[in-house]
Amino acid sequence: MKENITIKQIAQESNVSMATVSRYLNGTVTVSDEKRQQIEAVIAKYNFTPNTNARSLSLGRTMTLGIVIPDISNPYFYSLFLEIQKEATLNGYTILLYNTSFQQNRKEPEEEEYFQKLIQYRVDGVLVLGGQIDLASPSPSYLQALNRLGDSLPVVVMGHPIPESPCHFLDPENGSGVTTLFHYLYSLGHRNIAFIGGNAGVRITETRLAAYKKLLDLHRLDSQPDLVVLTDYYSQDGYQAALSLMEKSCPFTAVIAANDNVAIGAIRAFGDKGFSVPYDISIASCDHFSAGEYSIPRVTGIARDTYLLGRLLIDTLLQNIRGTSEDISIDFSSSLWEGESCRTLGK
Amino acid sequence: MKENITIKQIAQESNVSMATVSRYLNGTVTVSDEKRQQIEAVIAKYNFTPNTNARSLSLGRTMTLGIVIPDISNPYFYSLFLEIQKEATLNGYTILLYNTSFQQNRKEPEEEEYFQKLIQYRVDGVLVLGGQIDLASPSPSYLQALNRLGDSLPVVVMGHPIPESPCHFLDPENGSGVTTLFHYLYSLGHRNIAFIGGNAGVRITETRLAAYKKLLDLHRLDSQPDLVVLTDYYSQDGYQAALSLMEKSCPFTAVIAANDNVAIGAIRAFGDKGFSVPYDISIASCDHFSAGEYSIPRVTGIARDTYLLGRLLIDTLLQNIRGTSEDISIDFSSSLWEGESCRTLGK
DNA sequence: CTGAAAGCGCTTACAG
DNA sequence: CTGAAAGCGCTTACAG
Repeated sequence: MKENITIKQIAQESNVSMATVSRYLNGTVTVSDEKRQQIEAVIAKYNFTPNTNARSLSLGRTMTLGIVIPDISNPYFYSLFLEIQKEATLNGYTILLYNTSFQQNRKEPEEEEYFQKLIQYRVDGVLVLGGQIDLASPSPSYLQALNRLGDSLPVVVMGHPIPESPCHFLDPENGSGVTTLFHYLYSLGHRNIAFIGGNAGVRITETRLAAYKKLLDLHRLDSQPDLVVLTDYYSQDGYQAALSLMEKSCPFTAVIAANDNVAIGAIRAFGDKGFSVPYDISIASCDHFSAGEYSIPRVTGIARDTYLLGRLLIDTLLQNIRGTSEDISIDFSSSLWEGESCRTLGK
Repeated sequence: MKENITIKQIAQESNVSMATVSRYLNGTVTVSDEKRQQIEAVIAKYNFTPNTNARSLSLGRTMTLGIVIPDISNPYFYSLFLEIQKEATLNGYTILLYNTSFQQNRKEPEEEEYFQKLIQYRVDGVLVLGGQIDLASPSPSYLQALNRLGDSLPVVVMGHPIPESPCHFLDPENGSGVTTLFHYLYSLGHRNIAFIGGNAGVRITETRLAAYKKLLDLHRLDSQPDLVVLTDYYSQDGYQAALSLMEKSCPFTAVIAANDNVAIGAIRAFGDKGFSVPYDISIASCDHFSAGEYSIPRVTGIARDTYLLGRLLIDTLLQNIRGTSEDISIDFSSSLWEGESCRTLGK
């Protein structure tokens, strides 16, 4: 392991001052040809790489961005992440990533610890993509930690705004997905519609559930508690939820799933019990992923433009860092992606 | 945005020296009760958070680890990542993540730039998970950059060893997967077996292809160039590859796919053309993901223990950092996960 | 147990 | 265009 050379040694060996080497490296001021060549020679000789740490210390910025994300393995989050990382890199930033594996039912002080770490690392800005902020009621200690973070750094949070917080909020939550799906299934003749996936206590789940119940009400349909099974967001959860629906003896012909993973798991479970989608049961998803385009059947669901959302998030953060923040809120119109998982009832 | 207080100001306001504050913070030496209380009060008052940057500079280590990864959205890589991040966090490290979106056919100096950045950031160690190292012949400039990285920092590379490199290598490559799958399909009576997915020029693809051809040879079967379609690793690639197989008029009854995503895409394409898996065509995957457990049909494939591999990678890196490196190579035995995508021919 | 001081490796007014 | 020097915010021998 070769020791790293410092600017000081470069300066000595090329007979110039540290200041000149620094200026050469940063290109802030023109350096005379003669000195430049000497410096370049010595840098090449030792393969010198300046220490960003020291630079950050004297400059007061680190050119790093912190991202706190619940689950990088979730398609929704990694598509956001990929776009964010791309833009960040283009702007010269490096990303400190904290994957919190946040789960509703597990007590994790992790997020709060990570917020603290990000302050310690003096990142230039932070993006909080979901996590405890998604709960209907985040804990006081979490809110305090988040506010403290926002007090110290530019912070953009993807989630429901907290009043009086120093953070900036972008809320992509879209309860209307359920409305679209419900209308769609209703128009196909379905009247017994189940709802699966999504954790209780999570804001978006509560919003969707409220929409679901309201729609039942408006259509003068009975609300059947047995047709609602809340779980997590993965295929295995959809699988379990579907099994659970079948165990209860409440009839249904259609299912609204929290996302494509849940839908795919449910389809698999129905299949295992001898029911076919869409012939026996129709299913639609609140959150369309690319996985749903290759499944059998393809899953009909609400498609959101995650890339644009990711770009909006990082742009907003960069603007905050530069102090040119403008609070724009644009509408992320979602659209229905029609697969093959729904059919007209009785046809 | 509140300005960050420094140790110096804490020291002044609590009537002790900076040294004492520092010692209190690090718990290196016991500080008298009296002074401790004063310090604690002032720290609480200002919500002081020490600057890791300055700390790193004087300590000579940053408690950060760099990870260079081709595609975090790939299940193989994110399961590695999740395990690595978990262990890293437990050991107090924060991760700088560079997702290179590495693609074989796109010229990207990105990886080399990232190596350079990691040196600049003086991370304590680097994990390189695939990328250009996976090519059958990585470019000279890449190898030079990688060696330079290894010269400056402890580096663990997941990939085929480069002779005389200062980096440490862990090679999980397992060409035997193809052998297992081939034997399996052969034993079910299949004789016309296609091979799809995986980029040409990528080492593991070449290895698998070589194994595939050797097995054809050993079984005295004709090698049909039309039955080999190399593409990328995603569902859309499997879809295209399957379409391409069907267009050619070379008969086949079974397909070996590079991974579950490719297999799922292929199953979808066969379905779209009226062929059913496994009734008309059997398909098996070299790399089993959890997605293959919920697809219709479930995909039979080679399961690898990604979590253990991730743990081995991070453990090896941490040992290198601590200077207690021992070059263990353990065998990652893989096993056949039996889904429903293969059946006995003609039965 | 505690303080004064030097040092980590850069940057940047200030003066020439 | 260039240099000497102070400063960024911490840590840690050294001396008490």
